[in-house]
Parts: sequence; C-alpha cells; structure tokens
Amino acid sequence: MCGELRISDVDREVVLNGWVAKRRNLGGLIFVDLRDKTGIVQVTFDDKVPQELFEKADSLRSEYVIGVKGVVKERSAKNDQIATGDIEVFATDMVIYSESDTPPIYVKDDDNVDDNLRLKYRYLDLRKQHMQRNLSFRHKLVKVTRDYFDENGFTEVETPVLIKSTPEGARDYIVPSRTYPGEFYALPQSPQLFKQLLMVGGTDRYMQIAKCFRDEDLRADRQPEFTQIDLEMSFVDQDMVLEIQEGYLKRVFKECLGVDIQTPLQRMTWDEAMERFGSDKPDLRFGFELKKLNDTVKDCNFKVFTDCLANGGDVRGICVDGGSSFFSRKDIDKLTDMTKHYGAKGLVWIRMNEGEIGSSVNKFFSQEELQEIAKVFDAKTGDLIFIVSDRAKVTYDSLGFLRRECARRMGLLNDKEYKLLWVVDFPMFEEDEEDGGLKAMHHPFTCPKLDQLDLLDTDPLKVKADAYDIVLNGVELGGGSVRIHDKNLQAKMFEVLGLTPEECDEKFGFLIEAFKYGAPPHAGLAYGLDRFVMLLLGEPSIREVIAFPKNQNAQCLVCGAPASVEDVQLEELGIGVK
RNA sequence: GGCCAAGUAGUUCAGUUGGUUAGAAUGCCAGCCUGUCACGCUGGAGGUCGUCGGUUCGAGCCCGAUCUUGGUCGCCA
Repeated sequence: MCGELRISDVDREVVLNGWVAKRRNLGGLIFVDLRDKTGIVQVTFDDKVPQELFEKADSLRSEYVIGVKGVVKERSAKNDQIATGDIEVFATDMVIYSESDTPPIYVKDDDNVDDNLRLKYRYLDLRKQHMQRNLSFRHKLVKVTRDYFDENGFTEVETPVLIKSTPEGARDYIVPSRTYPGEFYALPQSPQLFKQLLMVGGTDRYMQIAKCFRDEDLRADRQPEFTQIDLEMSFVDQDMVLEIQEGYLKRVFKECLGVDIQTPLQRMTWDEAMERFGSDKPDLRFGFELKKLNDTVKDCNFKVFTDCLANGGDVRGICVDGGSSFFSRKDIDKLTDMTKHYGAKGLVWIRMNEGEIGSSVNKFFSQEELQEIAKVFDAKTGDLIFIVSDRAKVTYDSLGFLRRECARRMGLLNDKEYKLLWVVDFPMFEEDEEDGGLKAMHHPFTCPKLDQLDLLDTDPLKVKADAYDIVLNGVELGGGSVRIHDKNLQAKMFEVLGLTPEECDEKFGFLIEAFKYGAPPHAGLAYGLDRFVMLLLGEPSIREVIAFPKNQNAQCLVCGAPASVEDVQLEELGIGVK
C-alpha cells in the first residue's frame, strides 16, 4: 500500500500502516518515511496539524509501528529516486501501535552487516525491500509450479516426514520414538520411496513442494533443511519427462523473469560434459573447453607427462582466451595453489606471447612442440594455456575448477544470461572411495540402460543409466531418472551393489514388496527450490531466499536450535546423553 | 576433520616499527531549524580491542592456545 501510491491517487484519503523508516524534523515541519512490504512513502506533518499530533510525530523513532490517516497530495519538491516520489501524504491523524528500541541492524538494502546479526534479528532483516522481494518471488515461483503441474494432470500429495532411517547417501536426522524406546524415526532426505509407492498406488502424476533434511555440512548453496519440487510420473519414458519439464521451465522463466528460453533444451551426455568441461554440471556461458593432450605429448621429454601416461593417467588442458595478458605470474601461482585442492600436483602454463612462447616447462619443450600444443587449442597470441597431468578424475576436477575460476576473475559470468541444458546418460555406478566397491551414482532405484544389462556382471562401471540432471549456469538445478519397476531387475541391482537379500529386505523391503503387485513403469525428478530461486534472483547464497535459514553450523539463530532438552523429556524417550 | 579469511563503539570499519587518554563514519541522546528525502547546524554519551595465557618497562598490534563466524575441500545415494 505505502509503496503503491501514485500521482493518480492525489486527494484520496488513505489509512496507512507500517514502520517508521526515517524521521526528519525540520523544526516546524516533520517528514516520516513510512514503510510496509510494498515500499516507502513520505508522510508530512506541518503546522496545520494539532499541536498534540505534531508532538507525537516528533516522538517517532526508527521502526516504531504506526497507523496514519491522511490525504495524498502532489509534492512541491519531487523525488525521482523513489517510486512514490511524486506524492506525499499529509497526516490528519496518527496512532502509535508499538515503539521500538534502537534496532541492532539497519533496515536498509544497501547495508553490509554481519551475517550472524542478520540471522539473529531476521525479523528486522526481513523488513528490507530486497528480502520482501525475494520472498514474494519465491511465492510466485511456487505458484507457477503448482499451476503448471496442476494443468498437466499432477496431483499434489504430502508424504510423511517421520519415516524409517535408510543410512545410504547423506546422514539422516533422527527423531526418537516415545512409544518404542530405543527406536527412531528419520526425517526424509527426499520423498523418493514414497513417491514411487504413489506410482504403484495409481497416482500416475505426482508433485509435492517437499521439505527435505540432510545432516551434512553446509555451503552457500546448501542447507540441512531445504525444499524440493518433487515430481514422479507413470507410463512415461525419459523423453516424455524432459519434454514436460521443458514446458515447465519455459513457463517459469517467462512468468517469473519475462525471459523466453528456447526449447527443446540442449542435451549433452555425461561423457561429453566431462570431456569438454570437466564437470557434470557445465557452465556454458563461456568457452575454455578441455582438450586431451595424450597424443600430442606422448613422445615429449617432460617426464611428468610421460610417466603419467605410462601409469594410465591423462594429460588435459584448457586455453583461456586473452588470459596471458590478464593474469600475472602471481595470479598463476595463486591459481596453481587453488588447483591443488582438487588433487593436481602441479600446473603447467603456456603463455602465447608475441614471438617466443613462454611456459613453465621451457626446459623440456621446444618452441615447435609448444606450437603443436597451441594448435590443439587453436590458441592465439595473448592466450594462456593450463595443463594438468594426472588420473582422469583429477584432470577433470582441477581443470573444471580452473575454467570457472578464470571466467569469474575475468568477469565473464553474467547472471542475467541463462544457459540451461540437460546432462544425460550418467554412469550407473561409481567407485566407492572408502571401500573400493560400487555405489549408485544417482540412487539404486535408477534404471540402467536396458541394452547394457549384460555389462552389469562383466564391467558395471561402463553401464550408463537413464538418469538426467537439469543444469543452469554451472549449477545443478535438479535431477532425476527413469526408475526400475521390475522386481527382478531391482534385485539384480541390489546384488551388484553388494547388498545381501537380508539387507535389502531390512532397508527397502516395503518397496520390493510393492513391486510384486503391479508396478507401472515410472520416472521422475526433483528440483532444489531454494537453489532455483537463488539463481533466478542472482543471489549469492541460498540464505537470501529462505525466511529463517540455518547458519553454517546448522544453528537457527532466531530460536537458538539446537538446544538441550529437559531430563524428563529424555527419560520419557529412554535416552541418555553423554 | 583439513585449508583460507575475519573478530576493535549499537553498526560498518581504520589503527603506522609495540609507546601518552584507542579514532572515523553512521546510529543513539539533547538543543536549534518550514520542503527535507543519506536533511542541516551545535553539543554529548557510547569500548573488558572475542577469550585465556606468554614475551616485554610497556601489547589492539608480537607468540601460543582457544572460542565464534564466513568461504572452501572432504561430505552431500
């Protein structure tokens, strides 16, 4: 209401409720900037108001809650900095609903206050226009989501929050049972098993805005408690799923941002994404693609490369266009250090100078050999080439990081540019770094490519799955898969993963049991809602789009959770605390 | 758990080679002020320099430990 008054409202009598953003007392004239969630409007008290009202206006301080009755007038001195700058409200009456202590943080969008204070006084933080905008944008995205899927025959179903712990993947939050001392519920990491049961139960198109919980360390884009847009469909194949989702994404970008995106979206296999971008969530807003140099350097005199190749490793590199003039020697040293986090033992660089090519390995490479390498990248003068030799995963990880980092430093990341793609054909399995066994890359209910089933026994790491991720500007927005609906194939999958029939029964028995009674072919996916909103708004952290987020140590600074409980509560639950 | 960074007034920060009474801006309080909109002017209050220990004649500054916070790696089927 405050922020919506315009010149067309002149002479209207209005009642406004809100918070005092600012009071300016000029002596015989008092201006109050009144704020509600729509914005700010100037309220004026002049010498025509009763003495008592004028004094009351003088007593106002920041964040007092007031109600004002008044008349909208055109301003004599306009302010083109704010939306309501053409008008002001001449007060005729005012009530102070609530006073305020001096606030510990300013309610101003351009402040730069410590994160913990913001989280502790979140209710003040939320009064900011920018936070109100974020919350209503989030609401809008959720509404578009519900509308779209409703129009396409989806039913929103709530799945339980107190479920059984299945210690796979992320750590569960567990909740003690009072009625069964010593036994526990778990909070869902996702509604995965229940949505599959819904398919067996005949709800052929399901959606849910679902709260999910994972007890893992936090990141700027990761909270222990987060929201998924969760979807599952029966009688569909992968193409049908992607097509429906493309319709959804098109609608979201149009209605929430006014941006037209072209569908169908680009689809890239996981193999191609890794080989070209060193990442299963490539950012396509810039180039610097990876190239494999194994053949180019196989006969070189640089032992680091040849030894690596002899041990089954790879030599890969990227070419940063214009990087040689942009990055100093010191920058390169810094990048080298950062790359070591990803397992790279070193970083070879080649500067495409005019005349002689400079490099960190000039001792080992002739100018002709360096030219050969440059040719692989089509490098031109002024470019900078980075090369890593190691096992494949390390070359992908470190170069994937480098290309992003260089692009970021060079200012190539425009957050108004939206590059969406599907990454498809993920590997079914990956090696478990802890015990060397196999684990499911997506999850064990994902359907392997049906023409590769014979590889399950002979070379399972080669098996690809009907799994897909939607990627936006280098961030995984969501992912899903075609599920296994055949109980024999599901049993085979568990066997390959090294689960005994007893373990399967213990963990997923209810799903396997359900598959005995007629399971439709089904597939689905889930989007990370918080991350989606964050990206569309160009926010740097997921915390900017969650009303009451946790801090990095998973604490809620508003209410003080987690906290100890009373002994009597523990006793009732049969729990002792060390 | 590892690595990096930060912790000084309500808030955001500065603080030189270790040296008198720790500064600025903003906010807050009081007074003046009729067209401001980051109002202006004058004055004032406000600090256990995260905590503990050490070195020193002397520590906001150096050393050690510790706590808190942010980022990140591990982790996130």
